Amino acid sequence: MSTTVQTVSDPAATNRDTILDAAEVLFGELGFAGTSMRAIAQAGGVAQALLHYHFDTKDQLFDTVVKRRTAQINAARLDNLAAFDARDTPPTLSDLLHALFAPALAHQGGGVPYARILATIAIGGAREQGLVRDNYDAIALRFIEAIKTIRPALSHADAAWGYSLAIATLVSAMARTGRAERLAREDEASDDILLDRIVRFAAAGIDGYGPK
Amino acid sequence: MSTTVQTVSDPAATNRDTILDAAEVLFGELGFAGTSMRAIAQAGGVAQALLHYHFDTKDQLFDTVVKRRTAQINAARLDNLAAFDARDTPPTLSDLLHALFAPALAHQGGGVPYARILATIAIGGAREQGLVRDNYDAIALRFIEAIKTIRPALSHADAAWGYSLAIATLVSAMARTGRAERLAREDEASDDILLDRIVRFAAAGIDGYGPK
DNA sequence: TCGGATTGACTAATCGATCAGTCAGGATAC
DNA sequence: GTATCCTGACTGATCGATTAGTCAATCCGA
Repeated sequence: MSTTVQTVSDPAATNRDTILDAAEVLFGELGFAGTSMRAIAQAGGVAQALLHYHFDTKDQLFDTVVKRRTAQINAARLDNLAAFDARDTPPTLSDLLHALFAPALAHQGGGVPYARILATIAIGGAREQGLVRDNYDAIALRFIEAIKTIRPALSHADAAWGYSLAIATLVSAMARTGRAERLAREDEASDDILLDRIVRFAAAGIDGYGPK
Repeated sequence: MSTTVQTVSDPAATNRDTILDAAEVLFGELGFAGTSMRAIAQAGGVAQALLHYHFDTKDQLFDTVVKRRTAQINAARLDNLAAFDARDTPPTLSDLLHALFAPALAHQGGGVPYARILATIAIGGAREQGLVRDNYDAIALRFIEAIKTIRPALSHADAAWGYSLAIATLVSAMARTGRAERLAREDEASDDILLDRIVRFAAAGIDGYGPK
């Protein structure tokens, strides 16, 4: 069996899921072009041809990896919005940003491996922007409308820019490069501390666009 | 000559510079792993072997591309800080962020091609974090100290996190994906408008960490 | 026995890197 | 003055390795 490395996966997982898990880790670490189909197959403990059987091309495998996590994250975000509607008191801006950020930072959102994939497509070229538009624009507009409801003084453009820059801080946090901690001379931040940091920064940043 | 595409470069430029220019464009568009030495050579109109003659390996070529722009950007930032010291009135937080952001967004800072390189290394893995540390940590600490001077109520950690998240908004803006404009239903923002957007957001975000 | 799942072996193309060798021009020797 | 040597810049050809993708054969549960 030589030096084959297998990713940990629950015993009931199908080979298809195993491949997706392995691909997610490698794409996150090495990027799309830097990851070979052979390496994914080896990490998943299956033949390379099986990747093409299940996903046809490398592009489609990558898209499937993204869509799997996207579905989880956006579903959780919509749940959070629905929970706000069910309450009698409207959410604060911080509440709203928490609802936006937390599902992406949570471990069921794919954790660090997927985080770096998301970060790369968020700043990518034309191909990646297509993925962003298809997977995230709809939910973005939902949150932008919610921002406008909470801060009626903001124009649509102000709310949209505020949202976009808030996402920028989220992407930076998700990548978990450790640079902020290094500069702050702190130990690596926990999920909760990280979440609190970016919620406070982004909420104040959005309020920088107009009166509360 | 077939379909060789040459990048525009001033006539006095050496082949070495021509290669760096071509590499910067392609690395920015396709990433490190996605860019081949052959493609760079073809874009620069030189033999592939010349790339290895001047830069030895692909890794060293990439490092040289980064360091060239880094030197320009950080020099301009230090100039801006020195200009503040020469004035009789201390800079505002917005002034400081302007001094930090403007050199990176300006066209002599490498423009969009280098911007995307910077964005990818900013969220990259271990190898890329080494580049960030070597090229940007020193100047980061200078600006963090300046933030603490302007906002004495902030702790070092608060200032460092504020700086890191401010850089996150800069990186997002530099990548120029057009998503913020798409969500805002606006035309593509000019450099000045973009700069104003991120300065206001980041300044307010930093003030979210403590009283003014 | 049937059909989806899976495999090893394979191909053409492309990868980064290396090679021996060409060429122009400045220094050196006589 | 001129023949010789040396060096930095540069090239075409090619290396072995790796790439994504293909295909016929095989496995195995229903």
